[in-house]
Amino acid sequence: MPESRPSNAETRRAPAHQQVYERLRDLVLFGDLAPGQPVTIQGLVARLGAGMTPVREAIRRLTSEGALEFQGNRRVCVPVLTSAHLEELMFARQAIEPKLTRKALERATEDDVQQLEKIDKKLDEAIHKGDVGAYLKHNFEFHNRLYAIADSPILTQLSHGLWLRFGPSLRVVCGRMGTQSLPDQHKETLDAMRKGDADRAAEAIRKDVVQGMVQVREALDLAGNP
Amino acid sequence: MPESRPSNAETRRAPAHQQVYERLRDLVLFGDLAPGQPVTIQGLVARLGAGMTPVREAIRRLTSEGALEFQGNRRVCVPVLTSAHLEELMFARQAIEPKLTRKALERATEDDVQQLEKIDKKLDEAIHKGDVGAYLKHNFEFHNRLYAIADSPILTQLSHGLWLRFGPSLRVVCGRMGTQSLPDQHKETLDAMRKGDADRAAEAIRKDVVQGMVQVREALDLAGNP
DNA sequence: ATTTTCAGGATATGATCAAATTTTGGACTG
DNA sequence: CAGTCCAAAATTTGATCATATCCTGAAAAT
Repeated sequence: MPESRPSNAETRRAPAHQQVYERLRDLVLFGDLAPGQPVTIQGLVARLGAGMTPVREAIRRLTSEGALEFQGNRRVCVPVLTSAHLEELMFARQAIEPKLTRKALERATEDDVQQLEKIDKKLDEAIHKGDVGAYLKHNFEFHNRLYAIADSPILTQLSHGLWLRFGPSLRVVCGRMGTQSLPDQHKETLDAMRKGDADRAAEAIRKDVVQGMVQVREALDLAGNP
Repeated sequence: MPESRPSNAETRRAPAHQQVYERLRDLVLFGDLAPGQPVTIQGLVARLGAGMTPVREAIRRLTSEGALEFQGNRRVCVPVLTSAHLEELMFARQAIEPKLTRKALERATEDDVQQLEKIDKKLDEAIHKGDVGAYLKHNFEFHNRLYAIADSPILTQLSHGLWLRFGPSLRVVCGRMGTQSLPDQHKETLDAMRKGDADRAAEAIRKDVVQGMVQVREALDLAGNP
């Protein structure tokens, strides 16, 4: 056991089940676990150096968020996206994200917009360098920042759940196609936000969402899913 | 071959954490737990006669579905709806449920529609008798049946999450106002489904959703929420 | 092909420890 | 003297772990 010491020093901020949840969530969100890959409790206990109870709880949470999937028997795995699922995700994201963008636009301060621009800049760098991991992180960060500005907890939670469902596949797509061909309506969104044009901002985000999901769909079709 | 033979007649039961989850979910969904009410692990262990681990896992699941809420310190309670939350719910339901209705209409068989009518009939009886509990159950059952016909797991799961968030408040509203004044666009929906008019069915369900949510909003406003 | 065996892994329990809430008992103030 | 407030003990509740039991799937044996 390297450094898992419960009752000492500074370790008493977040409970273990919360930390495990966050780590496992990021593992799924950024595609460190591939679609179809089995997820075992004991595997995670070993991988994350945590106890069994916190791991179980994290798995339950992520399962009910759609990030993981029960397999009838008592096994759990990362779900494989079918094109039917992808259609549902695309519809839901098109409904929710433009709304969040409108709300964000209503509430955004100058500082908020600057932070978004900063994130978008890091995203451009990641694309330029071909760094898939950084691309995925900053792309999510951009949208997530927008949600935070919108201050709409329920819609934000819904959106997070949707991200968790296509995160693993997005990673697969990027690994296959590189970062060059990835679209990005972020600058259009930011420009519209600065000018207070809610319709244009919402439409830009909608396009961003659709383009991303279409990329995933095409890549999945190539891989031979029905 | 369809019926595999269990070695023991009693052995085919669902795991404890699943049973606890379902019971606790229904407790929230049908308002047996009031908004704001604290939910303790040990209280549920006593109330449901289950072990600590299954209860814990059920609480985690329901928390990530929005049915329960962390209270900063490690307590959990049934969330109290604010009108901001209600607006988000109303938006999300208006986006999702009409879509599910359209999908259901595409796939519904004659038998499906008859089952919906049967449920709606039981709902009418519950209204007539003023049986709030039965009203809540059958109203949910109607919508849930529609989701099942639509065969869209992701949108269905999103919708279930939304129901869990306003279930407790809906109970409060019904308890306060009785069942007489409750609106119901179900017959309009069914008629449109029979005639294959997707637009009309979707719009009817949208109205049904809005009317229900508006009832909740008005009742909450009366109770003095911002 | 059917049954048996077996190992890996999931489920569930209760004990134990830690944190937060409540209670209690006084000391201080008006 | 009564009331208020604060601190510390007591109690309740949550978090974690180690362990025992039970399933499942697959290999081995008949």
